[in-house]
Amino acid sequence: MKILVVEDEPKLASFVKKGLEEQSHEVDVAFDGQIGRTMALSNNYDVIVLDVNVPKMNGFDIALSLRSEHIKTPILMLTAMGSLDNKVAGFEAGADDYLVKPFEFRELLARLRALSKRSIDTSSPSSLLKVADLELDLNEKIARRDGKRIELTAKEFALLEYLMRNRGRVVSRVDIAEKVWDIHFDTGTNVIDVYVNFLRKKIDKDFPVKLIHTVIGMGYMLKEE
Amino acid sequence: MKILVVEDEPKLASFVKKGLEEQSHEVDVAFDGQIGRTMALSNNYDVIVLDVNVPKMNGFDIALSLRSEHIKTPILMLTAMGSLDNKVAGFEAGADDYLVKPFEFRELLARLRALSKRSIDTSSPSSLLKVADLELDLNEKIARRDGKRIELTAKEFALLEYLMRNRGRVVSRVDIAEKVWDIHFDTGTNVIDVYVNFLRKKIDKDFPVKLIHTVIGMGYMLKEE
DNA sequence: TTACGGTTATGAAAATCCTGGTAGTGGAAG
DNA sequence: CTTCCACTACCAGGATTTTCATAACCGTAA
Repeated sequence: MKILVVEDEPKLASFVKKGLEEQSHEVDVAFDGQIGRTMALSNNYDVIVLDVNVPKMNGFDIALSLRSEHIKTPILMLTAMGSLDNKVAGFEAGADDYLVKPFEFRELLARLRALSKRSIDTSSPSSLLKVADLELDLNEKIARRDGKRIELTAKEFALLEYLMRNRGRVVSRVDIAEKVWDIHFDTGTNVIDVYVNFLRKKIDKDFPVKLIHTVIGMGYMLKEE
Repeated sequence: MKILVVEDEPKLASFVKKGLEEQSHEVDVAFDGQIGRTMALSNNYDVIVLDVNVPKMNGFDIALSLRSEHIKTPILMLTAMGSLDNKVAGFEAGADDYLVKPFEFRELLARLRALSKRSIDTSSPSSLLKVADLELDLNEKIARRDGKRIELTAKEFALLEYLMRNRGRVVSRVDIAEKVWDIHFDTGTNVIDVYVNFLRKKIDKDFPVKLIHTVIGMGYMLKEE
């Protein structure tokens, strides 16, 4: 697999690169954060190894930047011993795993393998989601159906994105509450039903084929009939 | 989210359970490996926290067993300090992450959140349960028999899921009452028989082979005759 | 073979829940 | 100040769940 390593310590970077190449992986190395970020945006890596402390842009900001650009590549962050606050901050910035320096190469390898096994849907360009004749443009933050432009509010967009990323799968209100609204317990709100109604008005009402389906007692699903 | 913790140290298990429930997660605990494995097979967890050393079946064997049954639930393994061989063995058995004891609860929480964010591969077999020519699609929340689509209500679906996950095993009404209806004492209701009847009408009536079997005085079992 | 007690199956109705849709409100942004 | 977004509250209709009564079935004893 294709791995980006963002690490400014030359000896460590070299050691990791060499070890991974010996396992037949293709490795790019960036020695500062800005170059690392640019490389991550411009290339299709299977996984990114990202030190927290690199010059010019730290690991958290890189992770945040990548995630805000909808780059879903798994990120394994490296940090020095004892930085729990760093770890938590890293996870919150979008990292998927953490490894504390110094580490054994075998553990790094095992974790990278575990990360890459959890496959990300890379079948669509990261900037466009499609279901039937509906498209969600992640760059312009709009939808299009049958070529027609549809303006969405931020919450409408987030909900539609979630439904489209889970196309063909019933997602419960609890799922939606957690992932779109960051609500983790039953607040008794009907806001999800309200917003599904808003989306229906914008993307289903004027079209013959309804894409948003209710599964009574379970949730909603987006699919072509 | 729904979390299974397989951990035999009562104090640690209690500490983790309490902490996660305070974050509005739903937590089940198993104190030995065999119970843990059975619970993992019979329920739909979002993530599993699995100690390496538990009685009756160790963490590696449990992970191997779940993965061989196509259970893709993310697994975070717990191990004692310094066991690199254990970590590598755990990743090879199918674990997705590792945490070394002792650990800070905040790190556990952050790692669990990172794991569950990695969306489930919906094309995986674990989204489909099969018994003979009956299929239960966990994504679309429908059944299919001999290719024919069968719509189920939420309760019907939950009951069928429970029966299918326990295929070949007689499950008592008490089991079903607890797991599907969350009833923990004898209410004198026959609603379970009513619903078994509903399922029979939908999935057995029009087909030559009856899959739902009554074991008089004991309960019900789903199996090919 | 028949009768009986216990268990399960089943139909209908009542009770409850769920959802679609809309109106109104508060707060933030322009 | 106005507009828009996000959310709450509510109602009606439909769907689901549960209850209840009764029929049917099963196993065992006489």
